[in-house]
Amino acid sequence: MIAGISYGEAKKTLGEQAYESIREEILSLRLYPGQTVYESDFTRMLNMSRTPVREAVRALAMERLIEVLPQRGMKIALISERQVEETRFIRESLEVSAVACVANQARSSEVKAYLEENLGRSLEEQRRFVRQADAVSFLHADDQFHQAFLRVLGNVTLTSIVTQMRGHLNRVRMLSLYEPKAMAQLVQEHEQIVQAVLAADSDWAAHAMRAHLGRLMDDLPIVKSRHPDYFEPSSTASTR
Amino acid sequence: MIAGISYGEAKKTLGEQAYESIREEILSLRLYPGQTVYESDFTRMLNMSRTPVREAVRALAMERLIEVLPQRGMKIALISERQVEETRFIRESLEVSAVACVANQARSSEVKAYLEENLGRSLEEQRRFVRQADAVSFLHADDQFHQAFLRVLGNVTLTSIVTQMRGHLNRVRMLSLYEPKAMAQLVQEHEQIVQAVLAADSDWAAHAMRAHLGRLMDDLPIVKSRHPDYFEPSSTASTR
DNA sequence: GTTCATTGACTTGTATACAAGTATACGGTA
DNA sequence: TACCGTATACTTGTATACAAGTCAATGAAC
Repeated sequence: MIAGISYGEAKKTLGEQAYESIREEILSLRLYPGQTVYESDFTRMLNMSRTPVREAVRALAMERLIEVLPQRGMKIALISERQVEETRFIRESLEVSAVACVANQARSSEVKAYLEENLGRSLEEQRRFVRQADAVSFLHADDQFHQAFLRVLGNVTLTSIVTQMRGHLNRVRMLSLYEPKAMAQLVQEHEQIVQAVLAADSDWAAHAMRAHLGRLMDDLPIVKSRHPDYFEPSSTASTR
Repeated sequence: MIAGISYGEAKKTLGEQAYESIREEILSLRLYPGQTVYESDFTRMLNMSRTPVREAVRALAMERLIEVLPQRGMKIALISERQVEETRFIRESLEVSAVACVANQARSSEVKAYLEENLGRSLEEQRRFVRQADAVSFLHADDQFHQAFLRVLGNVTLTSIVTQMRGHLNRVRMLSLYEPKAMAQLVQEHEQIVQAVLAADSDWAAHAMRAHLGRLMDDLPIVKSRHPDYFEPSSTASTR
């Protein structure tokens, strides 16, 4: 499964509302990995009937954020090292290609001006959150930064895939709770990517992005050792 | 009583069956792009109630193969040049990365033997369909060939994304109805990819795959001119 | 005490009933 | 004829009723 159903945020069906609410509960870890839940929990929580709740659940199951056990209930998906690495690999492949394309497009002064404006503002914001040592806001700003590139490409299918992939990665990142030093390192990498893109140097941009995303899950072992109960018992596998 | 043959068919819910049936109807063009359909058509066709049909429809809507018009019906998605190119770009990004990884893994003689066996057989099959000028079977064999690489990687998330992306591309390819010459050209490109992979030359493999997938939709303009009614009125856009 | 069939209280899967929005045919009015 | 409100026959969105699988407590048989 991929992609949202509609953009017009005007009239959202109950099903869409349910999807967004439940997904947010999962990604924020308020529903913890491994937790057993039932449709009835959500109908009570959201005050709607089973039909829209089920619709949301099916979508989240396709996204592998929920595991449905027929006739027995559902489990919030455990964080799987394998799933995380699969997802990271996909993000790396797509975003490296994307950033190279954007770098090429940055030869147009119009695109370049747009990028300079938007990415500059984003970097500023990131630095502010580093100074304030606000890890959660930083995480959000980081996501926005990456999304900004994809928006330039205008490939909505790609954007929605990456957004979905981020879901799996962000649960780990939420547990990471970066120190300011680590966040500063990330900002530095972002700055380099921006430099490369504005220089319209697609090779440099691709290389910088690959390095950046290659290190994305470096602290996964630490997170796992601190929250082993949130993780799937591992059988080491790597697609890297 | 003496039991009949026990088929190894896993227990599929009606919803899953509906999804697969309807998807196949769409990709085979038996439901033509732009056709108006209703849930009731599917309940009659599949002899099941609205609930599982709706589940399938929602999934296909997320995949953008069906467009749901609230209170008015549904339309089989028109082929969108933009969607096709977005999808092609994603396949190129992912499969280029994947084939490079596989080429690296082919240094292991075990993996190499597996690849030699499987890909060799697939190429043989492709050549047979070219000789027989059987374009539809060739299309299927082509898909199998590409899937074979992904299976080696073992990244199931990536595999399922590429499978989904193929859905959009294959409607165009189904209309292409290649001549033997064009098919032979594709086989030749496949052979080169195999050569590169078995030589464990990841750069070469990536380059060959990129060239191969870059030409994937070269005859889209011809197809469009022959079946303009299947296409969305274009507003030229490219992510390439 | 151990075993095992039974029962009942759960669950999700599926069918159906009801609510609400949309397009269209119709007929009165000018 | 042209216009326009209205009734109607559709559609999908949502709620609820029913079917069927799962699991654990129970208690009789040994």
